[in-house]
Amino acid sequence: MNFFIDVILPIPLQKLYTYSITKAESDFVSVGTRVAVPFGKSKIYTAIVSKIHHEEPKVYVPKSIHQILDESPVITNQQINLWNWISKYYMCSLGEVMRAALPSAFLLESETLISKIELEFNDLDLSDNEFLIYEALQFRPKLKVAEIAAITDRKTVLPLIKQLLEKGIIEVHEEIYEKYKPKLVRYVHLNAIYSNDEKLQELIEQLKRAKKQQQMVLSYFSINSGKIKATKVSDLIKVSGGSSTTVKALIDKGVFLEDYIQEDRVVFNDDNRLEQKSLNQFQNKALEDIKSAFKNHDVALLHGVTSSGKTEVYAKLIASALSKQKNVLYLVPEIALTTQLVGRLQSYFGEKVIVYHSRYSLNERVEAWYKLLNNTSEGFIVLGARSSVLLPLPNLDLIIVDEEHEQSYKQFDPAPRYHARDTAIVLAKFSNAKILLGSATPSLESYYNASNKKYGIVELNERFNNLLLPEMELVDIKDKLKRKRMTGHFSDRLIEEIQFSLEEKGQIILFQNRRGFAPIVECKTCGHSPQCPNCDVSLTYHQFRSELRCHYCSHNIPMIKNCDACGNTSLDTKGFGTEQIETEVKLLFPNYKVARMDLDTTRGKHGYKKVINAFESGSVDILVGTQMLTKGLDFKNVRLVGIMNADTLLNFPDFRAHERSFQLMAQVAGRSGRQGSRGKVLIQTYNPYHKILQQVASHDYKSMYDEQIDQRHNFKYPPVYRLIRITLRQKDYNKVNLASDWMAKSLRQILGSNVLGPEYPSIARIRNQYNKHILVKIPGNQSITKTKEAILKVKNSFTSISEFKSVRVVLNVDNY
DNA sequence: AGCACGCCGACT
DNA sequence: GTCGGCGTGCTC
Repeated sequence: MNFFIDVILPIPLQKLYTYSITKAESDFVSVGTRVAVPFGKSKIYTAIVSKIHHEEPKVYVPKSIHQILDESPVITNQQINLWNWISKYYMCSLGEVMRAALPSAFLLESETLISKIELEFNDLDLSDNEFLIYEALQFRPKLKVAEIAAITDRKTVLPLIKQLLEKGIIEVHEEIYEKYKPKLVRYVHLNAIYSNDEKLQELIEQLKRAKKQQQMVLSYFSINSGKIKATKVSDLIKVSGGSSTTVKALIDKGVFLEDYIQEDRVVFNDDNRLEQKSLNQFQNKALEDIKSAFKNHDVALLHGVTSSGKTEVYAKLIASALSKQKNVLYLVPEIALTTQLVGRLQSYFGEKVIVYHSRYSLNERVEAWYKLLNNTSEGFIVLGARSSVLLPLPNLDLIIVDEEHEQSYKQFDPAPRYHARDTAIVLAKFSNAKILLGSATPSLESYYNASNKKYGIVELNERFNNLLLPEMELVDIKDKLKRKRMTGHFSDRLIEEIQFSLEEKGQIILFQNRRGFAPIVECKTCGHSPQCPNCDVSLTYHQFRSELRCHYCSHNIPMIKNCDACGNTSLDTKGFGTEQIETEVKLLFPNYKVARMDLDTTRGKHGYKKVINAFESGSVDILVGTQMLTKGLDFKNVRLVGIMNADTLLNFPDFRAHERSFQLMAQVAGRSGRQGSRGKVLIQTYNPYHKILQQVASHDYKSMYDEQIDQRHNFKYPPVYRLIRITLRQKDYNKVNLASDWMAKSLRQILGSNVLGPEYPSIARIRNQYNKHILVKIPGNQSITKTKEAILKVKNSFTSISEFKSVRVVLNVDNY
């Protein structure tokens, strides 16, 4: 009988591919193991086995696999189920999900290597480029394709290689690299013949003329308190004061025996375990409410005001899951910003905490993966951002989605465009686990589901330690401008409050949302501002490198001295970002330490930590920052929060702008306040009577919710309606128009008036590609699956029109 | 996603 | 003529 496997390849292909395997191989593969398979003319890819069967394909002869990469599956069945769900729901290929899910060290790819064949031939038969390659091979036996391109200074080298291959001068083969390398640490242990005291004395006597070596043997015993144990070479060197030569000498003499032991890169030091804090009466009530909500619902929403101590409630739930030896998944919006949380959880749960990071190295991620895959008997708590829902999580008991309203849970750019919160809900269902969504400012969709009794809901309205909600003040900057009471972007009220807080030794946070409002250079004479040549945006000014930069394509030029259009030197920067606020504060308060926290200042693995630590330790008085500040940070001594300009948030062109503004402002406001004194929040705005600002100022989530939900009903937006956004992209302006009109028309024939557009997005051209959006709204009573099927059908007939073949179609389900 | 193949314009 | 630029189609 013949054996075949269907595999998932990590590339956007619409279906599975079938390979043949031998009987012997069939004993080793199972669903979820990785296999290396040849694909196309020369590539070898890592694929995941998704089905093993005997049905021989009729229309083609399947290739055989290259090799089996795992002894046992690295993907659980449950993961494959979840991948299938993601691929169906978010309308993307399984390969795209696979790519997002697997640590890249799992995805090995082949590289073509060229080597020469030894034989006599006439040099004259070679062209110049061919001779160059031949010559290079005299010195180096193996060359990569890219190296050949460099040697010959040509872009396309494959035809050249083909010619040489035909002439029989070279041969090629594919090399696969295993990217994951276990960390091996060098250990030594004492040869067992010295285990009796007599022999040992003899040895030490023997070594009396080699003082370093003698000392090392003695140190070996002091480290291991007299026992023979594997000991780290690095420790031995440190304690004995010897060197690696000493170790080598001892190994050569047969005194020490060498071992390499695999070690986890991420090691937790178990020294400062803390007892969990006990809960106050409100937290206890919330905990009980959550437990009873879980009796009737799989999903519960914890709506707890900022600083109400939600984390401590989570910790109790986690502890109870761990006591059952089950796993917990704890999702956070941005892991790099939650060092505080990591620390707290580790102090409670020690080495049971697994942190999964996009900033972790490839190897660290593989280690976390294996740890979860292999340990089914003890419970772990996995703390991670979006992509950690894709980890192997056997025996899952509980999922916590912290700050569930955060938009960073939704992946936008490469497919799969999944929402981690929603995916987690499905994962919980697949695993029979419970899931708790937590937020001080829940997303409308979650609160809506809770109001409709789809989710259980638990309210926690008291701040911890009876901390009062901060006092809110709206400052009318239109009025201040008129009365000339503004200094730069600072109103007199804000300056007063900053001054006051500084005198009281309190810290200050200044919030400026830079999104869509970066500093733009404008000529005062003619009004011209430099544009990006590839995108429809103005270039933004970056003071720290004195250059103009495009945020979409990274195009950059040095800062100009004269206006491009009129040559005048009267250039001015318009709009303001964190950088400018920082400069202004420094001028206003020269005697205080100011720091800035945004994408520019927090690059690198420990970028955030530095800024956060500096602020926490009190060495920074004023922190200027963007949205990053709102994400789960917990500072003890913030007295004042200033929101520099609320209007840029409110006027953002998006149906969720108001909801988001409320969430953002309520969250930053929540950073203010410390034990014993009430915090203060100052919001500068041109429009202090705006409903949202009033609701923020009165901490009134409920009325914001009611009003926004009303609008969503009226304007047919989520959560009342569902959305799917279709983006068409092409470099030819006319073609995009034609194509999008065709598509919108076809969609309307099936879905009627719930198809909106096509419309240009606010930035129509990015990287020289024109974009157009079509929005499909799905009413509550319409089948989502059927709608998606219809869209796919239209998309298929679209792609079969030769004129439209080159138009890229991007589907984004729940594009909010 | 790669990569080949084929067609076309721009140069030594 | 050759090189490099795309557009198109295929990969078990």
